[in-house]
Amino acid sequence: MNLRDLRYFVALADTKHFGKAAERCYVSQPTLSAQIKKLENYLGVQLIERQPRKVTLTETGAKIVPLARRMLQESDEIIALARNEHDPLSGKLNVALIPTIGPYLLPLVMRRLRKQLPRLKLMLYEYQTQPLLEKLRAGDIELGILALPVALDGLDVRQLYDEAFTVAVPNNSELAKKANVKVDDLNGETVLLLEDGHCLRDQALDVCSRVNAKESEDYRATSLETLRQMVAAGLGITLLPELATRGPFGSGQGLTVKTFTRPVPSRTIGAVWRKSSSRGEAIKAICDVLETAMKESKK
Amino acid sequence: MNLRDLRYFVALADTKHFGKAAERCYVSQPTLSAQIKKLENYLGVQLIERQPRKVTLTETGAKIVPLARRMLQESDEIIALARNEHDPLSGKLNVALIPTIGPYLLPLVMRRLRKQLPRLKLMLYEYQTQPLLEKLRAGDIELGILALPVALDGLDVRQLYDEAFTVAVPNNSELAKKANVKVDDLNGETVLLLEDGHCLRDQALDVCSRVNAKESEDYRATSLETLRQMVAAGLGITLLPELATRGPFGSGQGLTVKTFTRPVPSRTIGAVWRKSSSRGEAIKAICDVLETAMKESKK
DNA sequence: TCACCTCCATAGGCTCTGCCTATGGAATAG
DNA sequence: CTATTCCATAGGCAGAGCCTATGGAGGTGA
Repeated sequence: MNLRDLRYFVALADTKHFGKAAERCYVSQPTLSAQIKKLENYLGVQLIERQPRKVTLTETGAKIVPLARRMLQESDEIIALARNEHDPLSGKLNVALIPTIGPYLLPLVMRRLRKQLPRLKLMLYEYQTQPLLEKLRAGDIELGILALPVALDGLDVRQLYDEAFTVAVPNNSELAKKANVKVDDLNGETVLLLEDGHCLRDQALDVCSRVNAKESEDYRATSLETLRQMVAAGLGITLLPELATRGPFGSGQGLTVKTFTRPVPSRTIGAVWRKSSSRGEAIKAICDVLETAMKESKK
Repeated sequence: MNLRDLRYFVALADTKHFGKAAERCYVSQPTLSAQIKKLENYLGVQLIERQPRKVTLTETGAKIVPLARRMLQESDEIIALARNEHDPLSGKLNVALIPTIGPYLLPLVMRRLRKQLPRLKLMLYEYQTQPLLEKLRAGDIELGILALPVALDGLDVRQLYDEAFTVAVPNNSELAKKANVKVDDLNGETVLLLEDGHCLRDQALDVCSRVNAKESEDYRATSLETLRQMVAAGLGITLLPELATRGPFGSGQGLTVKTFTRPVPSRTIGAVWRKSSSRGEAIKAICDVLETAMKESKK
């Protein structure tokens, strides 16, 4: 039994005339006749009573027409639904960002994303790098925005922008008085870091290992905001991503943010997604927006 | 798009494994793979995300699964419904009888019909011959029980039984005192008849035309029961079908029923149905029951 | 009554679809 | 590195759907 045979049958039920039903279905009358006969044989019941010049439904046929009609409607629904979903730039997309990016990047780009991709509904999540990658591989999210490099098995990657590190110091520190800070100036300083699990920790450690700055043995923070407050309280200095020092997050209230002289330590922010993802076009479009926004934001 | 492809897709959605889905559908894995690919192409959307060793639904695929599942259920419902209707001796059958047969025949045969054809639901109607034939040809009823002969264009016929006429006379009439009545004894009598439209009228007139009995010019009746009461009131005599004189309908209360000597005037009762009817077997079964019942009832 | 028309069914041939087996490519495990 | 798993691709075959041509039954009109 197939949908086409049901379509023929319903057309015949509506028209009560083999020739007109065939026309309606864009096939020849013998085709329609044979297919309906085949349907009757398959079901083992007579659906149509064939009088000279008069076609009527049998009782069984009359019972089956509404069911067949419903099936055809649902078939049309599936096609309509697929048509609606066809636009690669529409529908939901689950996106996760790491905590040292999300709160600082999104205010810069959300308006632009909404304007340029109005039919995309971004569902936003915040995970540290490791759980982010797990959920990405599990299919729970479709796109991750994080600091590179990460292990790429099964994933595609695209670099979006480089982000400089800055140094946040207490207002009364010697470094606060310098016009510019060199990495060597961190020598001997106590550096406050995020706890394990945040990749920013490892990135800061990497920078600090080039000089004799050591990590605080007494304090670790769970967020950049906590780090900021510990610096303002004079407990040490820390490295902050540049985006995390813009606007309300910059110098003030016991804390001064300094940029490094060249070579500026930095991290690369990128996007990762499954190679097998069906949302390649939407992902590309989002990345384009992010990359453009960050380029223009550096002017 | 066809039901088989949808069945493959739903199996894959359930198993998340091409090989297992193929097994479930009793086809090879490449077949299932290719058909699902074809479905995706037809709909223009990706339904399945194909990771190494891992199959997941896309968002669109997840939306389409419940619709597909419902369609397959309805397909199964159609097949189940057809299977239930397959029994030629089950389901409804619209049967019409003429008024001079229905009330007298059915009490004799309904128990037997119920017992021998328990799954047939007889919907019973009463029409005079002409409207009965119209509704039969229109498809509103499927079987008519009436007095023959009738015009048979497009119809099949079967004789069921012969029914003798009797004569009903007032108790105080000379005919009431005769042991048996001959047709010639009606000579000079005033005969009460049914109004136009009842074939029994024409049949009685045919019998009366052989002798000089004349129809009452003052009275016509709309039913056999009315006829009976007019005879009891002494307004004339009438011819009654034999079945209409059995049990509570026989002699009594001012009226005597007499049988004719040979050659007994009679009418033939038969069944008619459309040649194109799909209910041949049920119709045959009913006629068998009626015919047997009447044969045995004559002993 | 005959000729013509309408209407559905049947027959024969062609194209397309669904299916199989065989094989390839990618990824994973030992 | 080899073996296994898993899905996709390739090539060939049988069956299904479709067409045109035709037949048979019934109805209509002259």
